[in-house]
Amino acid sequence: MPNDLPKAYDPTAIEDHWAEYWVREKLFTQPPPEKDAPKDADSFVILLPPPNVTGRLHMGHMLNQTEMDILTRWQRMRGRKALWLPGTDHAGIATQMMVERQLAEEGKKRQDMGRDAFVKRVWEWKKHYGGAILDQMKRLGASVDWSREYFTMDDKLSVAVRVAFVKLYEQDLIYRGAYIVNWCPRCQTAISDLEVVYDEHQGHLWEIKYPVLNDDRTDSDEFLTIATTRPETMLGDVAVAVHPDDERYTHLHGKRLRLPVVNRIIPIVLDDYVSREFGTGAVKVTPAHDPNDFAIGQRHNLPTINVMDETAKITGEGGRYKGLDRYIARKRIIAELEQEGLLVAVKDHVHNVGHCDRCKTVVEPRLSLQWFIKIQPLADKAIAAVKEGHIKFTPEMYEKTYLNWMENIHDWCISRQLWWGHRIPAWECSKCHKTTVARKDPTQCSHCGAEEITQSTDVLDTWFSSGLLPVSVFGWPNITPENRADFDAFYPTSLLVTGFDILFFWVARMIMLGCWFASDVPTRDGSPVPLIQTAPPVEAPAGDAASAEAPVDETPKPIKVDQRSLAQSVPFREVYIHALVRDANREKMSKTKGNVIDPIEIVKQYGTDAVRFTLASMASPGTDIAFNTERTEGYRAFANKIWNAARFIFMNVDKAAEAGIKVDPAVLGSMPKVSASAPLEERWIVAELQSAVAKVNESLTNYRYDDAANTIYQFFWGSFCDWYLEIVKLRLDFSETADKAATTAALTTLVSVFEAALRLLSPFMPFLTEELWKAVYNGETPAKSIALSRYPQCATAIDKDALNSMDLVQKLIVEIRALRKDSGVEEKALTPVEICTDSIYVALFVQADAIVERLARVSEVKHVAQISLGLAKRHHAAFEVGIPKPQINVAAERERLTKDIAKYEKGIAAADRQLGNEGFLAKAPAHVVEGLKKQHAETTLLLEKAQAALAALPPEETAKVNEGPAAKPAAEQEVETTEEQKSEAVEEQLSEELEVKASEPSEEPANETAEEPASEAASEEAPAASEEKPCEAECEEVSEAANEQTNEAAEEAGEAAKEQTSKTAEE
RNA sequence: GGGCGGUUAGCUCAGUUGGUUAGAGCGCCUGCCUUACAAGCAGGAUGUCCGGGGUUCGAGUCCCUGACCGCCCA
Repeated sequence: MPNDLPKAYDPTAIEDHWAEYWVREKLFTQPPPEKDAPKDADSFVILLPPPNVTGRLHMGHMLNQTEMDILTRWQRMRGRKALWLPGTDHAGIATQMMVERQLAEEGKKRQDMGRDAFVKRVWEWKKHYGGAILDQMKRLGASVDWSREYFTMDDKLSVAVRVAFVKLYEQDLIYRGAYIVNWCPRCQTAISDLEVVYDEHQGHLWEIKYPVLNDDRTDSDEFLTIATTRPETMLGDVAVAVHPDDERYTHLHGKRLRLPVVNRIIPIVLDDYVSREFGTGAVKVTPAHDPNDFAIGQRHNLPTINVMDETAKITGEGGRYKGLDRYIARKRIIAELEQEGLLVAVKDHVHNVGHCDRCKTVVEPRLSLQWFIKIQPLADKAIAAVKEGHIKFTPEMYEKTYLNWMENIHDWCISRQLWWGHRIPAWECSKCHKTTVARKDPTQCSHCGAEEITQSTDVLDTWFSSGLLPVSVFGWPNITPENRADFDAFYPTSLLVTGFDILFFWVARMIMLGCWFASDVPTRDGSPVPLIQTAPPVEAPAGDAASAEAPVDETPKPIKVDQRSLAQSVPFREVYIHALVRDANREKMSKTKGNVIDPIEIVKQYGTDAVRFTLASMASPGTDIAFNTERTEGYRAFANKIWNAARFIFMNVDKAAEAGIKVDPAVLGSMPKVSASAPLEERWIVAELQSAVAKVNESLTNYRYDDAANTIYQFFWGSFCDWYLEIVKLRLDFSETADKAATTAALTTLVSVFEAALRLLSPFMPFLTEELWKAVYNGETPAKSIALSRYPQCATAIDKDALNSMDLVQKLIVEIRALRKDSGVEEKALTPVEICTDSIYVALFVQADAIVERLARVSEVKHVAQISLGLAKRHHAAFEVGIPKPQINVAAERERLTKDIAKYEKGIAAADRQLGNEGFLAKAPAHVVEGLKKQHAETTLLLEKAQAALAALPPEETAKVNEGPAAKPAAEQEVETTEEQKSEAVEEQLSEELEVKASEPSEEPANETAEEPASEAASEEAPAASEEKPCEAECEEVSEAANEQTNEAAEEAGEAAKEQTSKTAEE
């Protein structure tokens, strides 16, 4: 193993190399399955939400990809056939805009060059600039199968789009009609409801008087006042509506009005839709420019007058306003009304204004001829798929959101007036004016045979093609016996990981289209028989007409063996939805705010692994991530910690090699094993590893990336580095005289635990672990990558005894360290300690003497029946520990103890309350009652110890090691010692005899200078403390014996202690 | 207007089906360059679990209610 690793971990030095290696070696390529190979239940298939070809990687992508990569690497290492499919989306509007902008710089317009040339130009653009985001993905180490990369305009996927359109058309689920759609005047295309984003906007509500006409069509004296937020649309008014029950207007029923500006005569219509409370209770009706008005118009047979063109300029219908922009027209119309005295009021009004998702232009509802999908039948299936549990959402609440949307769904406008995209396969006949929709470009009208047909200029909504991806990437619609291996092996996919922002755009559409089209694909022989009893949709299209007119006596059709159930039709079995990545202040990242964090920049700064780990550790389902680079700094430090642990290990492996000691490589690659007689820390670290492994596997199953990451962090840093590495230093003795077998065993456990921990961490930090894993094997790895090794699994029982025993030892060490600190023992100095413990633990602590000495900087451990008087003491339920005190801050100690006592008393009171409650005893489960009793006993013991310790404290005035100047007032009792005094104190302490007899406390300066009453109190209380001593009578003997025990005996005693602790644990 | 979330330490967040004395990271305070790591080590302080009511032997957790914040849809 190389021990020439640099001292500090430098991610940039290794990451590019491995990222490139993974791609070059095609490590994550999933070969095409064998024809007729059985469906592999163990496959794990995941589709990358295709980023736009125009896209650049942002933090949202990185979160998304990190989550997918962690799961995919994890599943792959667990032995599942993992396939992660990458690709990009042609992104109709976005890409077209990008190229148009480029053209504009050259002073060109797409209209000048014509459709074909423009599309060609977009393809060229795509070739040059498209897919940059996938290169960024490669750099981040995403373990995708690059051999299967797709683009939504690839031939294969375009065929799917075309067939899907034709099928839906044939099933009467696609229609063309003139409806109000959201129109973007800038993009000059219709957009779907979802592509409109609403912004609250401070606008106005104009109140305008429309003159009421007499029967002879002359103006009467009366006016009807309407309220509107878009006065320019009045050019297209065809009526004014009032509520039929609105008494204010009853007398006007049947009257006509003169539309100002235009002077058109329009009726007053009665409609329930009108809200009497809003505005004046009278609304102008403009069917061509408002969806609600459109509905009113339909109900009352009103004409539609389109007053705006595709750029939102006024059309010829607007008379003298023709050619004006909508907002200029608005101003002039208001001015005209004002002049005529018809403007009643202008009120401030806050309302939601729709903007184009792409270009933020205010959307204009506009009547136009578009293609729609009759969505209800598809939605019904998609609802059933989720309700019947074939698709599981995480977090669960998104199921509600999904169903709520799906149950209130509107028909989907799928046509776009763009040039870049999948062209709608529909041809208009100029002779019979009928439409021909065909799989292959027709040469003549399918209705009248005329050759004068022209293809629709519209393209399809981008989401139509991406909604088909789960079926189309695996070959649909060409699922032939020879050509279906992919589909059989990989459909349905296992999981979809995505953001909530495209839940409706994409997830919902995939479910609808996936369920709809996959159910047509026969399952192969031998696959499960379908569960549902409905007829195949091909035979009975669930369109309104079909279902409404279905004969009542229809007997259930026999189920075809090859019919696919809904469970097998879904595009994915699970959906994991992550939240938003925000900045450190929880603000949404946006270019205008300038708070966008570029993942690539941040990766350069901290390394990919650290950024990934940051995202993973914060990815708690359902919570937005406030990305904070401080956190990333912490995880870079974590990577460095592991790096240095590796350096330490490699250094020792090299030393061992010189001494002829080697680790058998055969022990690597699986879960480390230790014998029951192995030293405590070996049994313990393996048990800790097992616990961590179990927890990580469980957490990842539940998408708890945060729990998984934190578990590994705690294990690696907290258990492995802070404790185990420090302890193992005791065993790495390569001298001539050392026990070679013991050293070998220690080294073997060290290396094998480290190697397993690397595998555990690998999905989270693939680069670092790859580098170190290769180093562990010194280049002779059993696989090309750690990503192809096996993920640790916890199959055997966890050694609870080791965990409990080590926990006690750790507590002891922590108490000693705290004592040292409180007593002012210098960091470097060694101190003797006395330990007094229950007999059952003596053997354990004796066994741990060396560990205690090293980790707590102890010169000598003395096991005693009771802590000598005058020592600074700490207590724990299982032990007491004391050290000679060179100085003690009595005030601080008193405060600490008083606080402890209050805490214990509170705990005891709470427990008493519970235990004294018959209801609790009767109803609470036994383990809770037992646990509480045990806790009560322990707390009581701790309380007694603390009270005794408090009573034994010398009075504050006298609590000085050395004779100082006059005692300070109690308030300033902070003990101050000069450096000189400190070192004196240490010397004194070191030269002190360890055995301090209880009867000889005279060395304590406290007693020498104590005031009388306090002194008495102290000397009276001290024996009291020993009366209620926690240690058993035989403790001293045991401890005496223990000190002389041979190793063998110690082991026996250790077994006894183990038994005891295990019982405790079981309880 | 309809729907869905959230409020826990200075900050960012965990806290499983109600069950023992509510946790982590960062930050903060104190002391250490103890040779794997100062991107480090050790010790320490910190909570009205948003307010009110209820259910229960027992509520951060369940129910009702109020306040505030956020998201989605119309």
